[in-house]
Amino acid sequence: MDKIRARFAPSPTGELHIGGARTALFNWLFVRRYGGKMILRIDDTDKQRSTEEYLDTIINSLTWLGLTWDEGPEKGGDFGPYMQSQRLDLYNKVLERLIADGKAYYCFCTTEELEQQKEKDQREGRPPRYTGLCRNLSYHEVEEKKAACANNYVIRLLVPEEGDTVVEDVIRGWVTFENKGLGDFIIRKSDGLPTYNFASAVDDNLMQVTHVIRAEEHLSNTPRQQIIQEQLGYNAPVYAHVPMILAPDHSKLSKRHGATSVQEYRDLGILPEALINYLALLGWSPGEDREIMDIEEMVERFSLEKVSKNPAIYDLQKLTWLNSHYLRSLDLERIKEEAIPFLLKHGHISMEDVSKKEKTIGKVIELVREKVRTLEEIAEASVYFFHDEFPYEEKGTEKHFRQEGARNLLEEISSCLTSIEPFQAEEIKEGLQVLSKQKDIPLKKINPLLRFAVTGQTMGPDLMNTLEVLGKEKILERLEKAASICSS
RNA sequence: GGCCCCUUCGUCUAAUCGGUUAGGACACCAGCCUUUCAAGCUGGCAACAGGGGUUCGAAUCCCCUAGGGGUCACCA
Repeated sequence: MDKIRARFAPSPTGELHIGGARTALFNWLFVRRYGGKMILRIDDTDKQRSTEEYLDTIINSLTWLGLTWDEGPEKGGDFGPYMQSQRLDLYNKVLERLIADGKAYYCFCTTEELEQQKEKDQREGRPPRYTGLCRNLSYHEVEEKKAACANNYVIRLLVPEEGDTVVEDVIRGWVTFENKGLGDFIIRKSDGLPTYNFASAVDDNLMQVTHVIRAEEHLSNTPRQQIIQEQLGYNAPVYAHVPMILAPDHSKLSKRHGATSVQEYRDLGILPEALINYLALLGWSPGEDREIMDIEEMVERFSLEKVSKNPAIYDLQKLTWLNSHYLRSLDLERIKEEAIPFLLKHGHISMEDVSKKEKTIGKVIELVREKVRTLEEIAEASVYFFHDEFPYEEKGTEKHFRQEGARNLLEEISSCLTSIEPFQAEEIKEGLQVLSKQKDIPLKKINPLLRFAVTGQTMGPDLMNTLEVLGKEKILERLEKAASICSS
């Protein structure tokens, strides 16, 4: 087989959606697996909705996920430019050829006329389809109308009414479409830009794309693209239409279902490793019951044939579970780097603290990451490490502070801790054990109270280490404060 | 509505050519461990959409029905 070339072709009309991210992932894995080239092409033929900001966020998201490309805008390559809006000359040349060959024609029908025709078709039980009103205009008629309509015309492809178009899809096999169901569709819009089907078909050929891996919503459009390629004498690429990602209610994923873009998951404190791993599992099975994989293992195992055919419903809980796994198992340095922005955002630390309190920050993250599932939760769960003012949980207050003898015990603990030196986990543990024995109070009673008094929470990371990180001074202050609450 | 795709636990999925107690993971439940549990360990619950065929034998092959999704744009 020739050198494999696959492309990811987002349109910059929104942020990178998780469905798009998975499509990009599958393209990337495929290319890496078989040693091909990855192309990033920007399908920005929708002049109204495309923006540079969206382009930036898409590129940001891809980069954050680690999905790199060999050719693309900025980066360049032998088949550029990689923005469709910069390829208009190319499309126009192809268009001219099609018209000269009588394979495409100008159409001057107005929206109203088309609307009427459509209604009539529906009334009379015909499928609404363009029937070729402008198909047989003479050269003079075309010139006349062109002059009269101020360039407000489109170009349509003359679609054969007989025969079938067969699409080769790696995931679905051979899919047959009847040509008569297609109609003469538009390939250039009145603003002079090509339509998606046309630009896509032309570019896939010009960029020598061998495999088109994209979402299933494009399957029904594929025969159109293939007919364009046929009319142009191109060979069609191999297709792979990956199943859609649906919301829990089986509908198309939308804003009302919560986070749908990569950027939103990032803001929620999801790690790229977790998102990649989760997305890989959605619609693809690596075999041998593998679940947690790094990207290299995915590359080794990936194949389009093992991509499933049915749509997948995304499940936030599994993503979160994977995230908690990576939170715990990745290098602390890595997690630190990712968590610090969240600590800053929550006002736990300042910019100067990042280097000034680096060691403490590292220790806090190391402790807290064992207990939480997202970077956001690291920040939420570490309030008491960074602030002396923190709320006491309701149920804990009830359970610990309203307890008979609570104040007394807190004072005992306080004096016990005062003498511990050095103030480190091991020593603290021993000290508390001694206290437990002397007073004949089980640690099961001492420790939870102590935790609650100094953190305001009934649960949290390892207590001894928490105490060590907090430091004696703070703890003694907090114990005193807690004791005063008990007495009131 | 026409056309196209799809259908295994609640969810993601596995089950080489038809023969499995239909496997794993998340979630859920229970037990254990522990200074806490939101961690860890162990165990449990839970599925072949329905109906016809073909076959000694069907989740697997064929047909029909139902359900879901996509597409039929001067959006991609």
